[in-house]
Amino acid sequence: MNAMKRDQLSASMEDYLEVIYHLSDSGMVARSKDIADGLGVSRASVTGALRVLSEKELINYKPYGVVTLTDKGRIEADKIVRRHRILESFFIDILGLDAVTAKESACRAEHALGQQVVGRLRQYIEFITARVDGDIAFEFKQFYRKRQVPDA
Amino acid sequence: MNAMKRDQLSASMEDYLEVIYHLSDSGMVARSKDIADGLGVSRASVTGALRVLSEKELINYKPYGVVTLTDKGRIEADKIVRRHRILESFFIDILGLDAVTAKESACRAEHALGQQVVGRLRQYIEFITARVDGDIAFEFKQFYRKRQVPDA
DNA sequence: TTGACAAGTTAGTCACTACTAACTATATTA
DNA sequence: TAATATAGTTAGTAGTGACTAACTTGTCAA
Repeated sequence: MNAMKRDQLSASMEDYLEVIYHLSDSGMVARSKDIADGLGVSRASVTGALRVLSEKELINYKPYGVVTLTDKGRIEADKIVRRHRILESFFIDILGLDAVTAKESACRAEHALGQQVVGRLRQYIEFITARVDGDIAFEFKQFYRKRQVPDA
Repeated sequence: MNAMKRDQLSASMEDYLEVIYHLSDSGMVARSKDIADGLGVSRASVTGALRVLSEKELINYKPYGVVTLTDKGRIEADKIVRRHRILESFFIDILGLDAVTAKESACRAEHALGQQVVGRLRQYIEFITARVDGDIAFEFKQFYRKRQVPDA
């Protein structure tokens, strides 16, 4: 359960990378505190994580400096963010879940599902939303709303 | 990341419970070695896990005795197994993934997705497979086979 | 009945990820 | 520029979940 294949990121490290990506993306520089706030962890935990990511050459990091993604890090972060977006889209657009549940679930599931599954999911979303004969997502909404069974 | 809400099971403990459930189910008694083999962990790890599950009153466990589920444990295991089945079914019947990928992905995702999401997924599978006008799953298979893009 | 082997447990270790408390560095501002 | 607030780091600790090595218990056959 614990063994990480060489160069493979743990779920936590993926989360750190994702937050750094989003912080850099929104014009801000990623500082330790922002990362801590973004993930809801202590600043000390962030320092440890940054050291690990730096060792893997995914971020540029010097104590007391700002954090930026390396090219390698940006590629990794891109993958993670794309996975997240696809899952979130699936939960909202296909399953009709609310935005909060969708985001939370995507956050947790993105670490559990591989490229193959997420890729197929992306195709599925495309397939369903592009259909011309009938709005499946809408019909499904009718379907689950009709049933008064709780979501379980 | 690590904090478990009171009485909530970690992913590992869910795995242990799941294996015990399946072993008990197939007429066998669950012994420490069977559990170790089933999960691919050492026998020593199993002893530790059994102690934890026993403390939570999910299994009946005495050193050198056979392991059985308590009523509480059976209820928990049922939930986990049902989650697993729904996910596996989704991956195979809706996404058209192969059995091995489906099982592996279900094993990992089952710990990440809550009742609400999996419940909705169950409804979705029901909705799609019960449709009379058009076989969506089949059409999707045509769709993704046509595209020569790799699954990613 | 006893020796050998399988099954199970205990003890000790390690990696990971988090935490708090206390220290250091940087920035702001009076 | 000195005081102070904010940001960041270090050190020490804890929980989880895995491992190996070594010991104990149980069982079965000679």
